[in-house]
Amino acid sequence: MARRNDHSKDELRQLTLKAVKDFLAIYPPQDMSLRKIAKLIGYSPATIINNFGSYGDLLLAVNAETLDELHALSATAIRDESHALDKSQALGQNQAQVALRKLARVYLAYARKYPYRWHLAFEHRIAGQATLPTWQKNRIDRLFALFTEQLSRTGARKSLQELHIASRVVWAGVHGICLLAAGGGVVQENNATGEQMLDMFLTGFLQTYTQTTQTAQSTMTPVRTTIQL
Amino acid sequence: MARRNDHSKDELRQLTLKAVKDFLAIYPPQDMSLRKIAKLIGYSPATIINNFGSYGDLLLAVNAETLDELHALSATAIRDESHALDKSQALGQNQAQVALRKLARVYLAYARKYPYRWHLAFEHRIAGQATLPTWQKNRIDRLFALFTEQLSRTGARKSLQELHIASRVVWAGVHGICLLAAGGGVVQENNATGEQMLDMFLTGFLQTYTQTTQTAQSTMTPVRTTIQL
DNA sequence: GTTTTTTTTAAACACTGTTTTATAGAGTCC
DNA sequence: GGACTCTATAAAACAGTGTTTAAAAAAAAC
Repeated sequence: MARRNDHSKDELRQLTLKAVKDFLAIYPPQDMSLRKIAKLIGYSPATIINNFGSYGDLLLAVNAETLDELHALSATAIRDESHALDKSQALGQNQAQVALRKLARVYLAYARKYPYRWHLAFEHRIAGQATLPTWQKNRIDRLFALFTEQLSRTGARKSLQELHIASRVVWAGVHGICLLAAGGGVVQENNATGEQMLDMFLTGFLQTYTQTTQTAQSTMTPVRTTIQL
Repeated sequence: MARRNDHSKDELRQLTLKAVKDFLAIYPPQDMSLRKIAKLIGYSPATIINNFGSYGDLLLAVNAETLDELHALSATAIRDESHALDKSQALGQNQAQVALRKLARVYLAYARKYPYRWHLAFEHRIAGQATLPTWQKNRIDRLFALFTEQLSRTGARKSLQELHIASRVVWAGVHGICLLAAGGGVVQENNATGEQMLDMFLTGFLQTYTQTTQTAQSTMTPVRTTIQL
């Protein structure tokens, strides 16, 4: 009923976010609820809504932290390769490829360690929100940028458009493989490890990517462009 | 209160499934509810539960139809390539590669045409069900098998294990790209089309896959096997 | 010390999926 | 045809959900 002054507005935010993260370390998102989190932190549901706007916004805030964590871990992991002076071009290529492999491994490790939070962050249509806010979209773009950056350092001569597409392809492959490897869902792979799948994917993709020139892309086997269902 | 005999048990099942599919053609899964579907078909919520077991089981039944549809469309699309007599090995290789490209296109077309149902079918942790039933797992495996089959027809000399891994990698890549291209979620790509991404992915992967021999896989750039977060 | 403002929550609201309970009708037997 | 059994159906109750409203208590301002 009355103000308690137990925690400041920001302390309460951190307290709530921590409760959500702790919950998701044990239980899946669908077992979580606003009222349970409220009970965990000793405040009423309405207080959380006052601070975050809605339950969906709370999840969005947790996802932001997840994406930040993933970005920080990724950036740290490739810092050595990324900032090293590559005196020969051949060395630079290898550094970029090693960096891409490390990026993929970080993703896999994160998806395995925090499966519920990882999945929640990339899950579609969390709340009734039509479009996700800009600050969240920026965080996604920042993750893509890590791939774009390393791909541009492979030395492959590509147009900006091809580089853009390539970064999406690599991300999509890594993400799909993590879905299979992290498990807990509809699709789950048991006979192949995530490492094996990532290695085969990156080896295959990068070999062609670094060998094929820009124009050679259009000489591939033609296929009907539209499929009628 | 009383039995109506308007529909037989099976008619009611079909009626319910159709209502769900019609609903998901317009509205996302999170806007759907047992009570809304019940109102749509003119029966009470309890009747649906009596017929399907639970709301989660109803979604599972819809997903089964989705996976069946996707499998049927895929099988039809590659039937020509798959059953054609390949007199020369080179021709057979091309047929298999064309078939894999068609498979990918069917996935993309389906994900675009029925985004909500497609996403629901591959979404993780639909209900509180710990493990998904065998008949559903078989449907997933049947989809993977389409990829495995075509990959084995490329003529690449690979071990069974490598073939297995490769099919998962291709599926994961296609799935991840469809997530980006079909949109409506957290990650969404606007500057690259799904076709462009699929082409680059398959061209890259298949070129290496059909060229690299079994043992050459182990000569790739070594990378630390475990990542400490 | 009074007034204003802010923080907090209890209670109400409109939902959700599920269970229970009662009943109306269809099928079965004589 | 009438009595009985059985089964399909739904209304109502239940426990839960996120959100809104209204009230109150404490802090801050004057």
